[in-house]
Amino acid sequence: MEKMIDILKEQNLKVTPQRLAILNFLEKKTHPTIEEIYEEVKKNFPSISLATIYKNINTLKDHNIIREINTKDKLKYDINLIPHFHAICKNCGKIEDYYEEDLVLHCKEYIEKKIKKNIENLDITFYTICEDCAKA
Amino acid sequence: MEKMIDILKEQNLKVTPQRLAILNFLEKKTHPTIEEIYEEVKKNFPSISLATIYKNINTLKDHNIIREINTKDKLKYDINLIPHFHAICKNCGKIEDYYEEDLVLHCKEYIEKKIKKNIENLDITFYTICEDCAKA
DNA sequence: TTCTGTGCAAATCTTTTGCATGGCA
DNA sequence: TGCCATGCAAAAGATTTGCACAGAA
Repeated sequence: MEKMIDILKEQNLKVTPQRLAILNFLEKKTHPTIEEIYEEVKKNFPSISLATIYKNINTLKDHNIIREINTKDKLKYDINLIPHFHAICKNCGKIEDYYEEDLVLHCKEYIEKKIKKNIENLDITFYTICEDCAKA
Repeated sequence: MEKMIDILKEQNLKVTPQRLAILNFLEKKTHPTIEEIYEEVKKNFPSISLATIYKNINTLKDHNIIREINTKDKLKYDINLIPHFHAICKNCGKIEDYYEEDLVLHCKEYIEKKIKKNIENLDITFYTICEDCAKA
């Protein structure tokens, strides 16, 4: 909660209850769709409008606070505090985060060395079979 | 041209002139939007419908023949024959392909070793400054 | 001949916009 | 107080669907 406030203030964004609700939901539930965010936040802010969700998602995206994930199905959203990469299950579509920090760093440095440029917002996504589907 | 026919046949997809036109355009011009594909293909097939473009793009995507790239702006499309990764210019938005095959392979193997699973369709995308913008 | 693909129009879904009002700083 | 954010309704944009017909295998 406090953390989210600081993140917004750092970016000179106003701290509104709606904005905090979106961020807190994104911290709790990973990779929701716009519609899921809307449905959830509406529980605490029945008057919130879908337009407000869209406006906030765009603002947060522009400030690199959240990240958009393009699955074969829908666009989903993800809080962007710790570098990680995304494994999409090619069976059930679920997205899993991998927080092997050294791996993201390793790839980042490897790429930078190779192309001789600094890079930002490295996005690593791939398809695999998740644990649950592997068992079944 | 022949190559595209083979790719379609391999996937048991019908070889239609419209489909070939889309694929050939994707090979010529990298990363067009749906609208750009439509405008281009219409030059040779004035009667083609936007719905046909959408249906084909979805079919080709499902068969992993093409790949969708989510820029901060629009969805763009890319033919998926040779493994490569995408650098988006954070100034002008242009997408550049990097065909450093060993790099993609290196990252793929590194990830597979780390998470102890096979992965597919590895997507590596990041932001940087393109040559043109670096000069200006 | 069979079955997939095409083209059209309509329907649906998604996202953005304009504007008046509200509320953070 | 000054701006940025919100909420609403409407507009605009993007994508899908159903169906009749065409054309690839």
